[in-house]
Amino acid sequence: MTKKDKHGDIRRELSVGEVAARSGVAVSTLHFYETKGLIHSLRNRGNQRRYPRGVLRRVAVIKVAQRTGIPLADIQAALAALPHDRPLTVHDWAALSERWRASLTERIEKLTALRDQLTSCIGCGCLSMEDCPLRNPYDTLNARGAGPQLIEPT
Amino acid sequence: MTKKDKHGDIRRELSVGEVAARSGVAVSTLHFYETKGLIHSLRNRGNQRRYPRGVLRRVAVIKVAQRTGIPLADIQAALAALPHDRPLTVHDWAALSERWRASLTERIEKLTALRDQLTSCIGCGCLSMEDCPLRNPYDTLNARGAGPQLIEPT
DNA sequence: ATAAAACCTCAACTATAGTTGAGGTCAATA
DNA sequence: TATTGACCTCAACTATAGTTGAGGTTTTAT
Repeated sequence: MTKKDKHGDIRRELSVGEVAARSGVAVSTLHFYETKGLIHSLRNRGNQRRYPRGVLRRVAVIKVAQRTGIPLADIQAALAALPHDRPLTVHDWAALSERWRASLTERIEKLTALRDQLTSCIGCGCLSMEDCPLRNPYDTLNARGAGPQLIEPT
Repeated sequence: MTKKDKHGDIRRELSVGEVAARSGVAVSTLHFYETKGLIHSLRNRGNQRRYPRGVLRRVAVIKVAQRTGIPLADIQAALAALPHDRPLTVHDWAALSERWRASLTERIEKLTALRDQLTSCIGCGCLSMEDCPLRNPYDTLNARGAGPQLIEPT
């Protein structure tokens, strides 16, 4: 027999509870990720989810991406661009993490610039919409007339 | 008369629309901030909000704090600790911004550490719960037994 | 004086990222 | 076999940070 029992090594299908235990993610979160298309499962005859072992890597990748501040929808899009339900390869991971590292770098740079401005404004405190770089980071005022002016259009 | 008309310089009370236009924040947001205790207003005989000019600085401070990633509830708490409805002084601002700068620095450091880990893991791709620093940033596994293990207890 | 613009409250809705619970089924163990 | 634990779906709820709209009032401008 090539298929061992529940506690054997070879079995490749995991239940949702096992994935939860091994990945550190709640069962409800795994359900949620599935509704969002971040992970996929098959069902056994009793309609219970059975995951290929590769789901563990997928969840790991999702969690790392989240730590870098990537929204789930973006993570989903990135994963969906890959052939889904072949397990993620090291090469996939390298490509994804390279992208996310770059966006993380960008975020770090923005926050660092903000901190520098904050540092230089601590003694000033003007916070003037027109003059203060903290309040008017893109120098957009006076380009338009009066009226509400969004500072962070993002 | 010491009180000039709507377009004069001396008037110190602002309507919600004026505050919106001058601060770059939507009227609905100002209402919302008021329900959260972040800003305060008086009412005229017609029940319309009238703001002291100091509200502009308050809103500016709120917006800067938000940019550094501070949640509104924390901003509220910080502002509430100050004598409220005397306008914020430069000294107030210095104390607040110093705190927020420190927390921003902390965030930057965490993100930088994450990026460094990401960089060193790009070529590896193990993402093992036990071995990978990305997956187990606090080295908490194996301290407990089996079972679900939250990676980011926050 | 009248019409338009600005204001009021309150409830409901948006988005993100899930969690909780009800009511019912399936699977592993004694 | 029976019971317990794990699983199922679906709806509702949490939190954060607001936005939108309905229905009605006040202020401003002509």
